[in-house]
Amino acid sequence: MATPAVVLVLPCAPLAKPYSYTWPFARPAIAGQYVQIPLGNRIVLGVVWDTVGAPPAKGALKDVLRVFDELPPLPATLRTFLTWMADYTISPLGAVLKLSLSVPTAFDDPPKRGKTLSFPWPEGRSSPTTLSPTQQDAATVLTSSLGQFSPLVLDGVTGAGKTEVYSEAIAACLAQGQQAVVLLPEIALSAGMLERFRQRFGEGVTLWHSGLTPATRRETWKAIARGDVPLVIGARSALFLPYQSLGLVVVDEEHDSSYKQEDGVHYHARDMAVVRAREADCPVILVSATPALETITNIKHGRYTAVHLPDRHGSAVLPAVTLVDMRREVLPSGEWLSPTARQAITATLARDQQVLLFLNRRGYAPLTLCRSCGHRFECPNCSAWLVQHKQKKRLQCHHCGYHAPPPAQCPACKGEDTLTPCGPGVERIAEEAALAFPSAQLAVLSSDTMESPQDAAQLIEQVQQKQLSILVGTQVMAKGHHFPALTLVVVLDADVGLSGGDIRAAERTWQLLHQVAGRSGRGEWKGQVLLQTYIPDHPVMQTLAHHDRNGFLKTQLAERQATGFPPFGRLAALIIAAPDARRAEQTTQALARAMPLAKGLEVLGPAPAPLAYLKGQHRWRFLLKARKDFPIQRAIRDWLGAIKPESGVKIQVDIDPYSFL
DNA sequence: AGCACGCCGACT
DNA sequence: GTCGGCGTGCTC
Repeated sequence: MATPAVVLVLPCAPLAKPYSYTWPFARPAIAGQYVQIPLGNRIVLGVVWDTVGAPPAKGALKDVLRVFDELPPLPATLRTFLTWMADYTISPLGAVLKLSLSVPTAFDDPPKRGKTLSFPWPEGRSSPTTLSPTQQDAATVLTSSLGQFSPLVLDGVTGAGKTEVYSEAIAACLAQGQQAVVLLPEIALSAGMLERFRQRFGEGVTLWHSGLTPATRRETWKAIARGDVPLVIGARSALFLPYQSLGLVVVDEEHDSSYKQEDGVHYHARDMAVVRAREADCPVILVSATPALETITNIKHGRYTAVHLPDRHGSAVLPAVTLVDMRREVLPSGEWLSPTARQAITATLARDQQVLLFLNRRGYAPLTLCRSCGHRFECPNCSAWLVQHKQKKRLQCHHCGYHAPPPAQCPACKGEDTLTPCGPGVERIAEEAALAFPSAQLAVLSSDTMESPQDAAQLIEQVQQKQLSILVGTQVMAKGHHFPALTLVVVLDADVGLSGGDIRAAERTWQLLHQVAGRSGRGEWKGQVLLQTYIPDHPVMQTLAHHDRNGFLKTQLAERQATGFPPFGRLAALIIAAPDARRAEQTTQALARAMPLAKGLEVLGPAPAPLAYLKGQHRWRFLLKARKDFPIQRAIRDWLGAIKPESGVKIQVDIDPYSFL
């Protein structure tokens, strides 16, 4: 009588490693099989990580309870990817597995009734639009890379037809019977993008994001795992789906910082996408008009292959970018539209064309204070000001969700009617524009007015139907949309974002302003962009005005190289957070005493984190800056192993931090 | 992440 | 004398 086999199962719980279980079934275990196992005193989902396990040092083995055989096993290429990622991000392997098994009800039985989703594979693969010769050349490079790992960068200005070009590669991938995934930043606003893919590839195109209903989510997940879904358009979480036969990964707007996941497992979806593709042995296409410095450097070093699309497609040409020197403009306090901008708006409206006033600040005013005693309204849970929202009639924290109605009297001096808004938000700009251009139809487009995809779609529709002439928008307006009649973009405060010690501030500002500038003049008329700035001589402003991307990249790369920051060095952050200020500080001090000393590594801090109090947590931060070849993960693991955090203190590790908050 | 175990404050 | 608060630690 043979003894029952012992297998290693990774539970879907934040555990560092798989556990051993006995395999009580006659048929042998297969790596990747989904199983049900007892863990503690509950029953959880797990994945067979290895068909050969070993008894633990103490305690008895438990039996695997059930095998879910109706789906093919979690592919080996995904398992190796998850293992790599746990190691890279210093996260428990089981927590990373959870990203893939994001559908807790997938294996519930009896299987719920409801519509069965069907995802037809598209037939034929001809392009609905005719590609230009340069587009065709680019498409050929992408298409001929299918079948093995190759990191490609599709680099082309806004309007050059990048989507059409990479769609050719998707079509070829699907024609070979393999699945493709397209990652987009902020999927909720990408209904238009989905429509374009549906037109070409039919009903086999599926959205994947956090807003799906549980039933749709479950059925979609299962269909993907079976290999039945040809094309997934999704947010960064779509990278972890258990594609049965992944043949292509596309990361659109690869420079976008919303690809950086900042809670739970910290990761950058663009970088993870490259590794995912490497493990799946398929191409990954990074798409952008303004590739990240990291990406540019990877091209320079031959790690990535660039595919250029130099022209704007059709008649559209690049907009003229003019710097408005705000030091020379005369405007009364409480107003932000310069006389130069007002003139341009008047002229544009007279031509029956549309205007975008861009300000990356939600609400009415970023700060409210008492005019008699100077009291500032601050969030009780964060070291941040409360933002005044007139539409919603409240003061709101943009970090934790706290909000309160504006009080009738100042809580400090009890003065009546003394609250004064300070500084502009989009609502306030809309107010100013409505006064200045009373006959214009005007709307605010921000995450507050576009909360649901339906709201967003409705507003976008109104813009396209030309029912609106002045749009006042935050960065949600910078992305993707195609408004042929929009010919003037005014950036109210082009300098915002350049202050603060963020090493990527200039890069992000350049990318954002370039992207928002690209909203202008996408139709038959030439576009115009006005950048209101107090620092017109700044390299960011100068290179934007001259469409000099290479000049900008040169200044930035030189600066990063001189300082040893990424992409020329590695960065990691340790955030120490606790509700109790004293305990947070004590743990920080313990870490400081155990600080690693090594050649090629520099530890900066500890210092209070940029938001020293956030969501009720007192926060400290260390920054680790290392040479490119330095094993930063090992140093951090050793460091954390050397101390014991005070009770209630959490230490978060962020490899390759982006936001410095 | 759950969930139980454990050690200190107000109750019938 | 118990009920229950949630800090701490484990899960093959």
